[in-house]
Amino acid sequence: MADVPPATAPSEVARSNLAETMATIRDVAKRAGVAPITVSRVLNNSGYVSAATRARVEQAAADLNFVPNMLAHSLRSNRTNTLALVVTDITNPFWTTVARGVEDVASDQNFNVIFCNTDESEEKQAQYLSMLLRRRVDGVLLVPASSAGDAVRALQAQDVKVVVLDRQVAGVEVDTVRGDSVAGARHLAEHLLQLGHRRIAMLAGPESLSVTAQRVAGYQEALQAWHVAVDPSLIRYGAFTVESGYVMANEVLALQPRPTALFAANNFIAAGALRALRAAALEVPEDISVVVFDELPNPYGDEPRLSAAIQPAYDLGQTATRLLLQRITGEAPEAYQDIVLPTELAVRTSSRRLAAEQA
Amino acid sequence: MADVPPATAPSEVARSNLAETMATIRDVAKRAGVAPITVSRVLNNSGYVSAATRARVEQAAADLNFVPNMLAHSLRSNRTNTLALVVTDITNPFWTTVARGVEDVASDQNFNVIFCNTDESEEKQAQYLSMLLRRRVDGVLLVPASSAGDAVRALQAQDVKVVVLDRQVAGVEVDTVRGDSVAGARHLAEHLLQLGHRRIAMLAGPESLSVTAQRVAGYQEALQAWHVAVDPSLIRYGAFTVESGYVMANEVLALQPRPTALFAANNFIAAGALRALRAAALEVPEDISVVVFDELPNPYGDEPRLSAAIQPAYDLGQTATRLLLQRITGEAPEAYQDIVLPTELAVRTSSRRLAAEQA
DNA sequence: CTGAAAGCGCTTACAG
DNA sequence: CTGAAAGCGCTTACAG
Repeated sequence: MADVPPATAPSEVARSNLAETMATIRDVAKRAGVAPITVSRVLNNSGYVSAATRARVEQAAADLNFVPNMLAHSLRSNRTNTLALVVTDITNPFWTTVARGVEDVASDQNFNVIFCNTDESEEKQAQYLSMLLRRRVDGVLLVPASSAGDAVRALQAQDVKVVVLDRQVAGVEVDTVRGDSVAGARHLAEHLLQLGHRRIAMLAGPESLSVTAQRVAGYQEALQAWHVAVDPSLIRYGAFTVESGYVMANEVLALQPRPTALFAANNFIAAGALRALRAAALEVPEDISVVVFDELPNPYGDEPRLSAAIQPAYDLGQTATRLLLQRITGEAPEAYQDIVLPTELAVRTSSRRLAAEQA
Repeated sequence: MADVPPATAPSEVARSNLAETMATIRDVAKRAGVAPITVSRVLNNSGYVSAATRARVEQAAADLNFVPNMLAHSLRSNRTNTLALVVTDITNPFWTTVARGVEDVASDQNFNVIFCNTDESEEKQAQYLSMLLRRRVDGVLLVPASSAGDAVRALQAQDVKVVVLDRQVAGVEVDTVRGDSVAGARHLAEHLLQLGHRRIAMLAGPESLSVTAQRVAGYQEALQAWHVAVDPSLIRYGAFTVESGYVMANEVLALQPRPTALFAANNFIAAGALRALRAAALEVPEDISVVVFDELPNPYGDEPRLSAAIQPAYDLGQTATRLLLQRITGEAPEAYQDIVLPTELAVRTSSRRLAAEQA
């Protein structure tokens, strides 16, 4: 160890600020008096290395301020330690929470996460996926913009592991992690029925999505169980956006007789519906009730709070990522999984409602 | 074109599902009857290529379902087209909105974004940055966990471009994009002073951060302009978390005389403070006023809404990313920038407050 | 406008 | 336990 050649001190290296000076595995090998492959073994903890050699290599790497080049590693080893999270809009707090669950599990296993917003556009989705293929990401967590399986198949064809989040796609074998939309919707509708509502408008999402179909199905199941006829004019399809919620709410408010309750199929739809109700000077819950699938966080604790079917967003992100990582490392069960997480019915009675009930 | 050798049809390639079958630039070159470098030129739109050659190469690439390997590209060209966004917690809607601004600008320029949550931990931050160096990301948007410049310097030393978001760091030349904390805080405090408040408690963030110092400074400036003595016991330092807001609020509520208004230095602190007020059965704004720097979205439009100093989060993300991309491509002005975006004072008078004032 | 050669910085696959 | 050789799939730097 005494005959190690003199080298630039680490601080000088750091100060030099030139990409050309960046040490490579070969420089480390030279300084430690070993072959590059030995350095590789030390850094990756792969294969046998004697303790003495390991120490010498680690010292040399530290001396040279060595930063391994992961691109070269990935190119050779066919592993990028990179995942992608493709959601509709990270700005929706539901997806934000999912994203946090994903990132926590991924970074714990030395994976990084690229995030992408499709805004429910198949074109944007296709562009992102093509980019991700070029990057050779190891896996993709996909909230598909359509229920067509092409996107999933395109990834699988290039040996990219996929877990579909939240929604189901048709005609492809693939792992899926999602909330229980049917039961969640049924519970919400039952809650309204128990409160005495019989004209419940369903403000649904895009008709083509599995979650939409399932939430509508849960709503219909509840009505049928209570022997309430399903009125098709009370079911509206649109988008999972504030604007669409506003439009759909106005449509059903124009019906005669007016519905006594609104079922918003997601949080943004609920926000739009509430805006429409304010514009119509209708009070919640005195004039009309509102329930929501998912929720918008109400961090200031203000009223009125809507009863909601809450999906475990953080858990969903974590569970999906664990499964994806298992697929990548080959530790997952052979059969594709369809993991359905239960929703929680949060019944909220505002003080205004309490006051109204006491009157 | 008639003498092009027969090749596997694209659908067969897609079906084969084996990484080994993935076409390379060499396969495309062979099929198009050109050299690999020519394929490279076509795909990257670099250098001269005749229209006929270009067409042949594009046809061959399509036939083979060719997906360029970006790892190889990056290894050779020293460009990864990858940015990283290092924030404290993507779950805070302020950072979520920033993130969306970042991603929109980045994807528009064919960059992808890796996101990282430090939870204000310097250790986590160091781990992420070391990972990002190994990945050779082109640039990092950093919300520094401390005001020490080491992290920034470590990145710059490896030729990674950096834009510091929201906060300032000491002792390093670096681009910064942030909201105007001093003016924003001054406006909020002035608003309270105009309403007649004289005992205004400041629930501040971590004492070591520039934003904390600046928001406290703005608060003090306003008091001095109104000739109100600054009472140090009314200024509390903590963390930008709900828990800390709760603790700090309880501390100042125990003071005699009690403050008549609370200034929350960020949205999560406000949420915690409101929780403390509810626990103490204090009504906002009848019993005590609350203002907040940044805000938590109030998507359902519920009351009471807090007056807030709102930073343009989406714009901040976009502006920082544009600057970062300019640095990477060498289009940015030579001098480091310190871009300060104005905050907007949103004065909110709840109907309850209106009623209280009319009474 | 096009190409042959070399190399980016690692790891794989052998060999001893 | 360690290493020499080859190669991952591109682009750089020349050359013509």
